[in-house]
Amino acid sequence: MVQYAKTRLDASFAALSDATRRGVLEQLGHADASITDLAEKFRMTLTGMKKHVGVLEQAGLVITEKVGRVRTCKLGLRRLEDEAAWIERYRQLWTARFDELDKVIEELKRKEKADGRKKRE
Amino acid sequence: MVQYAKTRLDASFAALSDATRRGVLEQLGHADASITDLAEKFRMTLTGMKKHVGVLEQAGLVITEKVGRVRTCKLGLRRLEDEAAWIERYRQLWTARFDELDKVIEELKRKEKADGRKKRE
DNA sequence: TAGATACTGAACCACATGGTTCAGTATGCG
DNA sequence: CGCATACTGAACCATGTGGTTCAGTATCTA
Repeated sequence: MVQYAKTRLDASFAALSDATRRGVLEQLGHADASITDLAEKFRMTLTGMKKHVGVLEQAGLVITEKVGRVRTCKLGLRRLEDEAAWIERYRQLWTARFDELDKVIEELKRKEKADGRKKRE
Repeated sequence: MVQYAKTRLDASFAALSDATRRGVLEQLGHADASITDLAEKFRMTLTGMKKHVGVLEQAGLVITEKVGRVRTCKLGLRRLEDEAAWIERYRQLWTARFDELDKVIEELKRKEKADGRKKRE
C-alpha cells in the first residue's frame, strides 16, 4: 500500500467504520470501562478488544490509563467536531448541487412547454 | 476475517476514511465527472480511480451511468443524514458525560474545601 | 507466597485496501 | 476501415484489519 501519514480525518472516520468501535464509544459515553468490561460486553477476547481500543486511542477518540492491573478507558477530548464539520459542509454542497440540477430541469420543462411540440416517451 | 454483512454506516464511514474519496465527493459536489476526469485530478490510474468510485457507489454516496464509452459519476441520493445523525448523537453523549464528570469534580472540590485539611501535591 | 486476575505481545489467519500494470473490449471519429 | 479514447478486469504487491491462540508479565488477594 505504501501508505504514509494518515490524516486525523482519515483515522477517525476509519475508527467509526466499525460497529464494535462505535459501540465502545457509546458505552464509554455512559461510563468508563476496563478492557475486560468491554471485551465481555462485545463478546470477544481481551486481545481483540485491546486492538479496537488502540484504534480509537490513535484517533484521539478515547484515552486510557492503567492503574494497577486495570486499564481504564474513557472518552477522549475530541468531540468529533472536525468530522461533524466535514459532513455538514458536504451536506451543504449536496443541497446546492441538487438545487442547481432542479433549476436545470425546471428550465428544460419551461422550454418544452413553450415549444408547443409534443414529443412523448 | 470472516466478515459478514457490513452495515450502511460501516460502509459510508469507511468510504469517508480516505482523502481521495472525500476529494471525489467534493469534486462531484461542484460538477459531474467521468472516471478519466477524476483520475487526472487525483493523479492516479483509471483503474485506481474506478476502485474508489466503486467504494463510493457501494456506500450509496455516488451513482454512475455509462453512456457510450464514458462513465459519468454524480452524487448519490444519500445526504449522509445517518452519518450526521450518529455523530450528533455521539456529541450529545460526550457533552453529557463531561458535564457529569465536571459535577463530580465540583463535588470533590467542595468537599476538600469544607474539609479544612490541606493536602498539597 | 500461591493462585487468580488483568492485561500485553507475538504470531498467525483470511480477507480487505489502495495502489499498480497489462491486456483486453467497446465506442467515437476522420 | 483504422486509430484513438475510455473504460474494464484480472493479477499482483505490500500493508492493514479484525479477529484468534498462546505464552508471558504484573498486580491483587487470601
